[in-house]
Amino acid sequence: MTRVRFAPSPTGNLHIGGARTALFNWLFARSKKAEFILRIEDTDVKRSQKEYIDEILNSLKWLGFDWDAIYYQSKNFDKYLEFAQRLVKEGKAYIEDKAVIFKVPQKKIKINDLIHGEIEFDTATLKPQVLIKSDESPTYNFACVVDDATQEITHIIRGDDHISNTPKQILFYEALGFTVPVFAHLPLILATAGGRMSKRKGATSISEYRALGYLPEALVNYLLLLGWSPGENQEIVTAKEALKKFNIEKANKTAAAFDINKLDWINAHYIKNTPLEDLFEKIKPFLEQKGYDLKDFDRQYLLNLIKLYQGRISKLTDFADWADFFFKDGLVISEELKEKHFSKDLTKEFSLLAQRIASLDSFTIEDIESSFRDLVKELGIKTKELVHPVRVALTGKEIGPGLFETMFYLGKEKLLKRLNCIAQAQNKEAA
RNA sequence: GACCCCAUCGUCUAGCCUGGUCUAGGACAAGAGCUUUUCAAGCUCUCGACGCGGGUUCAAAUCCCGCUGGGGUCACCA
Repeated sequence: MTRVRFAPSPTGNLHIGGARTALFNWLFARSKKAEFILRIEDTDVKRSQKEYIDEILNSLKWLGFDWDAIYYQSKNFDKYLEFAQRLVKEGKAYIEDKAVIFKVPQKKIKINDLIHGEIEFDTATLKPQVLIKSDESPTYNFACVVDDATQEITHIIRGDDHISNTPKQILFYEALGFTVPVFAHLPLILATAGGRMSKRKGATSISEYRALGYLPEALVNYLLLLGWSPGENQEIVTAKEALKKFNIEKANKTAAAFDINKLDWINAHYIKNTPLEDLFEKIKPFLEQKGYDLKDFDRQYLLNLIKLYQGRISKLTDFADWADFFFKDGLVISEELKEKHFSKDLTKEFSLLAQRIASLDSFTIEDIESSFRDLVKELGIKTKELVHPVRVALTGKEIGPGLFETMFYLGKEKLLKRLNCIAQAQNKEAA
């Protein structure tokens, strides 16, 4: 039975790098008849926290990775101790200050990494390795080996930062008489500016990206592209498709820089392809978070609004940010926009437009457009001379969906109120 | 510093294994234009890379060596 594992340490949230490692393990297992297990490496009792375990598990679920079993290292302390004592008995380790320490045999170790090929180490550079600390808890490398062996892990897919742990671990496998598994070391993900990813260089945890309005399928697609290519110049690859094409040996050797622009582009793509009803459910929490009471609005109306924006947003949060004027009663227009668009007196134009709209028999997008265009023609001005100021007056923004659709969905009442409000303000200024 | 890993446009990559079809392909970003109802949408176009130096070979992005550069690891953290 082929079995792989993802082994996070609950001393922090699931970050981008961890998620990518989990993805590759999950893909590896699910693309063949293999098992994918989770192992929580919580041997550092002081730093490990329950909240982190929950956060990691939730993030993995959110990304769509399911697992066949979950183990906790904190429950295996007896086992580690037992194996360590066996090594002491066999003379391969000794006790010093209550700690169990491994005697490093001098030899060359060769591994055949699935991604890197052959890597050779000389154990002469290794110091004696602590197996069990004086408080009876195991060290990372030892617990890792004992678990990987007893949990019958056949392939270890992990980050490049573990390459230098590998010779130490192989020594333990050999001393304990275990079969050495196959290794595959994935390149690291670098921050956009280069160097290690850190909070200072932008969001790092999966939950942050979730809160930022990214779709799990977009994140998975992006992470997949970061270090693996399906070939044929394909950029959009769903997890389902990747399952058919995945091959760990085709994974890249090069560390990749995280590029938020490309993630945004992929996210926009998935948003465009999400069925409207689903998109609504996904956007809903972000609207509620902004304090908009959705009970005030008809469901179909909200769906129409989202449809208006579906093709132009790149994050779920964009809708709540860009379409805010539909939900708010008052409207705040920045001084900058006022200066740019209302420096010319438009009292007459705004009042006339308000009159025309008010007297409209049927309030449809087409009727709004024709009365708007008629007015523009009568006034002898260019369409955009009125479009832009009106857009700002109604939305507080320079950009958005088509103006007539915006006017329609804003509704006659709010539309007239905002138009008149600006006209009055300009009147006052003139006086 | 020692050991290890890596090296194609600004970024992600295809090509490398099995040299020639590569005046190096795609995507993101950027720039220009169109769309004249905006752009943060769409379409079109442009810019832009084999790190350097040696080999091997008729021929090297592709194979070999060195250098340089970047990264990782050197804990009784994981």
